[in-house]
Amino acid sequence: MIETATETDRLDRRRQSIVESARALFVEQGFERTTLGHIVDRAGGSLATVYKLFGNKEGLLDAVVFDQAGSGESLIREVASEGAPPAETLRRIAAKLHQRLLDPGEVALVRIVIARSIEDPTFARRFFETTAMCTRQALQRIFGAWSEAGVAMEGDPEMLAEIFLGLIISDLQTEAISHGVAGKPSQERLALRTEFFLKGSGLLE
Amino acid sequence: MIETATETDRLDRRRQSIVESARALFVEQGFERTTLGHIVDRAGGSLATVYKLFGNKEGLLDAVVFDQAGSGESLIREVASEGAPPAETLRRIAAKLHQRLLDPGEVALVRIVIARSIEDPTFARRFFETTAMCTRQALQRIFGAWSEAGVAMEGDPEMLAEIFLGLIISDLQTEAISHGVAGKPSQERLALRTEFFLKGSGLLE
DNA sequence: GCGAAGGTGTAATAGGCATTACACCTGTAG
DNA sequence: CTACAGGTGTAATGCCTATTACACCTTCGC
Repeated sequence: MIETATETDRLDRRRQSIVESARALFVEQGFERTTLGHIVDRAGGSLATVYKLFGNKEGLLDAVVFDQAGSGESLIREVASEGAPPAETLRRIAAKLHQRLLDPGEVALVRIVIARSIEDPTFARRFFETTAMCTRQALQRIFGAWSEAGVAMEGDPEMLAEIFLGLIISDLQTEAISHGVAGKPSQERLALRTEFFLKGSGLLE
Repeated sequence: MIETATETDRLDRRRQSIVESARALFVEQGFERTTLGHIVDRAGGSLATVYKLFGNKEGLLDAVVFDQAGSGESLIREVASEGAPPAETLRRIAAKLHQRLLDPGEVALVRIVIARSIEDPTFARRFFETTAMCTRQALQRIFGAWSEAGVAMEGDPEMLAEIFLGLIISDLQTEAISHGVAGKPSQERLALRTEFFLKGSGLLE
């Protein structure tokens, strides 16, 4: 049978719906405690559909994580292409990256990946490579480009990228484990830290 | 019956043995996939003993995590009491704290806590309060003391403590999720970052 | 030795869940 | 209209594991 457009659509919507329900439940209860039954109850459709679309529970987790996960690479590219001076560019990147990574959904996703990583390290490595590693390399390229363009800065691009990303990642880690106890990682405190970085790297105009 | 010393010892050793086996297995396979049966097989003793000592599986997790978890507070106190100048003191603290937090056992523990935190946020908050929060406060006190003693520094103690700890925490987060892919977080790279911090904070002698 | 108190090992209990098997329904082509 | 092909819902299947119940044994005071 040749698939018609409407059928493809329906399957697509089913897929979407299942992934969304699964994500919500994984985020609430974790992977192991979430049963396929509950996911199906919430999403509509049926178990058979889940197995047809994702193979098994792990396949569904894969879809949940990698449908959403994105690196900050494009975000960095966009801001960089605005052509602002280095200091301002970095301020914008910090703010946007922070906002994206500290989004509750994103934090929850990171928790799930770390949890899963205990029994399946490969899974977490894959996640890391498609997110943090890409982001860091994009940052490193920016520092490198500035350096070659004659912008004065203290420290090599690799270290600067590491420190700069660390300013944001440390908030993510704190939030992942403290569930809000540490106080909201606010934009103002991030801004303070960003200025600290700018001064230290000699990039402050 | 009045407990004799040898009996207390035996129970203590049993407890120790069970906690150690549980930790090893939790670290390898995660909390949910580890069965009490396997723990007992490995530790010796029996299920009944586990239930007597820990109540249930969660109680055992609690013992595993909080027996080991310690804040960096005492470490910081010790180094501070050596009376070295601020820059040198911070170098020593960074090195020792990094070594402790990046120890594979400690990283694995953090993974377990984060995993568990999905269904029991309170648990993770408790962990956070007895570890990271204490450490940060200890750092903050040091910066505050220096500041009051007339040492010149740029930025308030709270922010400095946040950034300084972030230098180390970001490595922990990276290691927790990347399982080594990011390359060994080496002492040399930490040293570079520490110098960056010292320059930026104006604490370099 | 001896009796008891409590630790120890083993064998149920009981429920849960991923996965599979199967029957039904719906929409389509001829 | 009819037969069918594949999606869909439901009811097993089969295994696993936290927890409990119970019988045995070790140890210690006397």
